[in-house]
Amino acid sequence: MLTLKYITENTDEVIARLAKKRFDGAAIIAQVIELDVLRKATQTKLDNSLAEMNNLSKEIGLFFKQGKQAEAAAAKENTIVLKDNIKIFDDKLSEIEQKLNELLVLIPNLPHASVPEGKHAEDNLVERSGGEIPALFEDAVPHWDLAKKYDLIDFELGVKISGAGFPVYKGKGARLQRALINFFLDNAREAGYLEIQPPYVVNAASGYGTGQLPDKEGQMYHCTIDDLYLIPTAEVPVTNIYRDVILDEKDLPIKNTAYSACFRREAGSYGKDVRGLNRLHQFDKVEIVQIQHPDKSYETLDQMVIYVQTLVEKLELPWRILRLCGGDMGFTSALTFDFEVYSAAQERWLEVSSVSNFENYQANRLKCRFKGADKKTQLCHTLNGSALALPRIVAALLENNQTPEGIRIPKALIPYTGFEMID
RNA sequence: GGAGAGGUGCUCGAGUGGUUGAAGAGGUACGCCUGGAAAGCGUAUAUACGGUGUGGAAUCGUAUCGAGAGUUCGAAUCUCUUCCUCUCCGCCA
Repeated sequence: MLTLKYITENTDEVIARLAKKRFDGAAIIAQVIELDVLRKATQTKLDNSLAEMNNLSKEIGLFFKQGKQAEAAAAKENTIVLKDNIKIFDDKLSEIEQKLNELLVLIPNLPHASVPEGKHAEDNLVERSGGEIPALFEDAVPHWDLAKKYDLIDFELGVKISGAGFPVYKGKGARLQRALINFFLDNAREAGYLEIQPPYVVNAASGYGTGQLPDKEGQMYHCTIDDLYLIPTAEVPVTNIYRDVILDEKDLPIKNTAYSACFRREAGSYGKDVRGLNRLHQFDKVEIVQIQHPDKSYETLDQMVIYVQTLVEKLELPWRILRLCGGDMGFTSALTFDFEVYSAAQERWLEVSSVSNFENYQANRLKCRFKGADKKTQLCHTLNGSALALPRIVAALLENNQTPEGIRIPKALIPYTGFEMID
């Protein structure tokens, strides 16, 4: 969430910038500021009462020590009213703080100055692109047909076992998955990321820390018996490693990578673009996460984008990078670049990665701070990106590399798959 | 799942109702000492919010001894709830 301090000190600027995200913040921010004034006044009253109480208690203790029972009893009388006041102020303060928090959580992150204006995905800017869109032979088919033809992925079997959106990978299909995961993890390690194996279920505090809760409550699978959530991305457990942590400035940037299965309910997105691997309830992804000094986070964002670019290039896929517009960006992000690869048989671009700088928005919730040489603690900046999400990469790989003789595996991947063709 | 023990600051570790934000030790930082280093000596070493205030100096107040609630004039210390850790038993990959 945004820091209270920033909102109160830059009110007009905040409202203006939120407009780019198509968020009308005027009313809610007015409420926040009003509550903040009330909060300060209430805390001052509470603190004064508590201080008085502490003094009285010390006095009473002294009276008892000196055997002055009468004086002690008299002083006790004075605490009665004070005690009532403390209770009133304390309750009021808690109530104000809770309300304030409820409001702050509703305000999205501020978009970076470079975020383009716009409402929809069509307004995103193509930053740059590369690779070649292949010319397919006449009988080329989409990946779901290829998956069937070569017995790589069984969607119907997944329906039987679990439901729609839970495919079963088989044979070279399964091996291709494993190869991609290892390929991505090895590349990340070589780029300086520490490999992490996180839990796949998290508690509510973690969901809250990275912003999935309460905003996207319905998008996560929830195990109600234990009140745990299946992770929608490794970002959640990995970033929460640094919840309530004060890092040493020397340790920045923190670079972590993790493979995980990802679980998403995708409520409300049935019907469109869900064919084959395009949208699943369970999928595999390798994530990269960085925690960085505020002065360096945009430099880091660029490096992460370039890193992801090297991956799609090694996989010989036609790619493009989009700078997301204000209306299409995520709630918690300040600047996001999406990666898309072209899926030649479907003849459409598929999103395979999203790389974002959250600035201190997540860190403020997480209480992830660092302390530098000046002994001051301040919030870190957090960044993350997919590197990469598997299903759509697989879709594009299958479709783009199909030949009448079989499906060609890109050179960089062959050491990982152990085979050159799917036939 | 059954029985017991415990959760204190960066770490270890005292502390069972009254200046305890918290002894002591270690670690770390700075200073002194030294040709340099070690040892030794000295000093410092949490976070959040609020008040006064300046160049984001400083200073005062409040809270925090796993978390939440309670008893009391007063709780790290007593009671309850809850989470977690450890030991033993059972069960299982």
